[in-house]
Amino acid sequence: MSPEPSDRHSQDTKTALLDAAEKLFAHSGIAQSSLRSITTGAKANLASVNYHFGSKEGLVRAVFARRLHPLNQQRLDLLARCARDDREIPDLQCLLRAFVEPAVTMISSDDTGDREFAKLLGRMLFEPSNDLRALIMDEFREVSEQFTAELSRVFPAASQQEIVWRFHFMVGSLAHTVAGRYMISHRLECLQLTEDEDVETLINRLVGFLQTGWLGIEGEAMP
Amino acid sequence: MSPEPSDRHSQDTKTALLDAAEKLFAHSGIAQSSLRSITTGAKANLASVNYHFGSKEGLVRAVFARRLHPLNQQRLDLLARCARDDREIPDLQCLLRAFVEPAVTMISSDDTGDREFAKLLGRMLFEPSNDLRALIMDEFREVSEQFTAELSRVFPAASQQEIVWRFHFMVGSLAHTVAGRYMISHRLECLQLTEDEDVETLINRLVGFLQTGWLGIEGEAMP
DNA sequence: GTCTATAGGTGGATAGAC
DNA sequence: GTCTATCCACCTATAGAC
Repeated sequence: MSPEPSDRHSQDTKTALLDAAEKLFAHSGIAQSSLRSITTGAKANLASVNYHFGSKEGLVRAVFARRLHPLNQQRLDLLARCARDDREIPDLQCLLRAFVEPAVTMISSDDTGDREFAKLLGRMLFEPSNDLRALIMDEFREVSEQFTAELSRVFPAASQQEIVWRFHFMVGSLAHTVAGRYMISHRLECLQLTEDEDVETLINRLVGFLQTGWLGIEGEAMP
Repeated sequence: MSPEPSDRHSQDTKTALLDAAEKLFAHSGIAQSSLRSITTGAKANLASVNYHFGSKEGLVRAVFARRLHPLNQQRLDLLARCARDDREIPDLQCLLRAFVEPAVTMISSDDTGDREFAKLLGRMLFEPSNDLRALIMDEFREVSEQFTAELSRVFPAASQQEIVWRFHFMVGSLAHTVAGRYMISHRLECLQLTEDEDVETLINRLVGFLQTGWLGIEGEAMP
């Protein structure tokens, strides 16, 4: 476990605060998580958040920035590997996997923090705070631009609007899959099914759904 | 406009409170909307919420119950019209439209309340409150069961898991489309595109995407 | 049913000792 | 850097006059 507060370094406290906040945000929401509950969870004192992050909002920003940057970088790395060079058009399935896999993998990661953050991934799309939204958009911009650009190359006949909207639909499916699991659990309960699936199966299901969804783009959307 | 508080009936105040709460919830989130701001917006006194709804949570429940019931009823009505009788298997496109259309239509409804509530539709899937989640699930259960049952008839070779997961993906796409519009707006801005589309086009785009997505279900998900 | 006043509690932030 | 004590703004809920 983490060292006792008395013999902890600055970095330890900062990380403990981030971890505790992340967990509470995932479980109860941001607004409902008080600095008191966060500092108690981190075994730090009440003033530590303001010392290390300036304010509660600063802490919120730090919580999201910490995980979003690696997540989106991973997506870009995987996308880059879908084509041997810049001239080659990437494979659709490889592209969709590059977008989806890093996020879905988080829900059963070895890292507790990743698992907690996964629950936040869906909710963050609907957060009302302008400040937080701006940060999320900043972190997401590069991914959004590179993936839509590559999708345009895969489907040269499709309009920009069509590409962007389908990308939007895809983001929604992914978010609900990663963070809205309680809903599917409910349904599976009703259907008397056990949830014995692994992440790989889930990724395959989602990529399969999205892939055929995208393949309908070239012809008329509605027959 | 609504009548002045002094010459208003009980029902008027109740409705004014629901409208004001709905608008504030959509704009700032539930936790961030205080009873003070709600009652001020409704031109009612601070105590009125507790008088009419018992508590803030009672008001929250009422806000969601008011719109969710008609929305889901509309979905069921449209689904019922997709097949001439119980023996006939419904048309896939008709079924998907029945699920999607009532929600998407809300975003440009003539009723201001519908438009405000549409912004809440996505966020509600990730609300941490157990009480609210239970209400949402209760209202959604019938829709969820009937649509997945019909989808099983459309795709008899598909497993229950596959049906329920794809239904889950679909809910995510719809939620993000209806409530997460700020994100697509951002992208459209970046692409220098104007958002001059009407709702009908949007519904067609979404149904087109979902329809081809579902059509991939019979064969192997991954080739 | 409406409204004012207020109780009773919790929130984020900070001053200042160590 | 850490921690305690405290400020004060704001919250929900309620009591009681009208």
